[in-house]
Amino acid sequence: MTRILAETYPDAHCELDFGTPLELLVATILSAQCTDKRVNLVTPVLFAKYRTPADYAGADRAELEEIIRSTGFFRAKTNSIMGMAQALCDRYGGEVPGKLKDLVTLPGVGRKTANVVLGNAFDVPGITVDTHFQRLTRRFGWTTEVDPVKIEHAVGDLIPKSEWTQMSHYMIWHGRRICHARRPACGVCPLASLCPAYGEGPTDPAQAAKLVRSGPFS
DNA sequence: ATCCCGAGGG
DNA sequence: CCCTCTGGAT
Repeated sequence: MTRILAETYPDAHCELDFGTPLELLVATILSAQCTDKRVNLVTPVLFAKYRTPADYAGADRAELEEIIRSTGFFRAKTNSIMGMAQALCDRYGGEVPGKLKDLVTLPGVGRKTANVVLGNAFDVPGITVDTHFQRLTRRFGWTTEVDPVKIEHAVGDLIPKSEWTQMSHYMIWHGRRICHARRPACGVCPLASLCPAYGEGPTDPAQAAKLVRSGPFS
């Protein structure tokens, strides 16, 4: 299955726009329950105005909220960003730490966000167990665990560490395009013959093709 | 109506 | 374990 995913999505990558670890950290916090496309619409304005953790920590709350408003959960995300930035100033000398243990201590930064930053800004292998990854591992029969941390460890044992980050991208891309939460496009899925969950969505190719999401998200 | 690369709190 | 936070796209 890994090989087919790699062949299907040869250029799978993080779709959030960023230039620095701090920018990726902020973009990933904004990406909760929001499309990457929407995040990429607000971050150019955001990154131009706030360049350092001190900038975010000292931001005018209402002003920051207004910029990120369209990404949803804007009050909670503002709290997370400002709290995270304050913690970077207080405890990490204004730098984004490159270790999971440190990242998850930051307000608003959970394990999933931390692994995104590690894998894509620090080249430290990380398995990103988001909603897609969770759903696909279950359908693929890779693990019966439901707890994200247990899934992370189970899959980590199945796959070489050097492939963790790229595997996460394959799963997320496949989840977004074909293996949807509701009505997965089984009829056009390249993994159909290998998938224990084949049939959970329409198996008719013509019907399945209508469900495929591609363009507007990539 | 349902979903989008979640995290924190009860 | 559950709930809440939130707007936009389809």
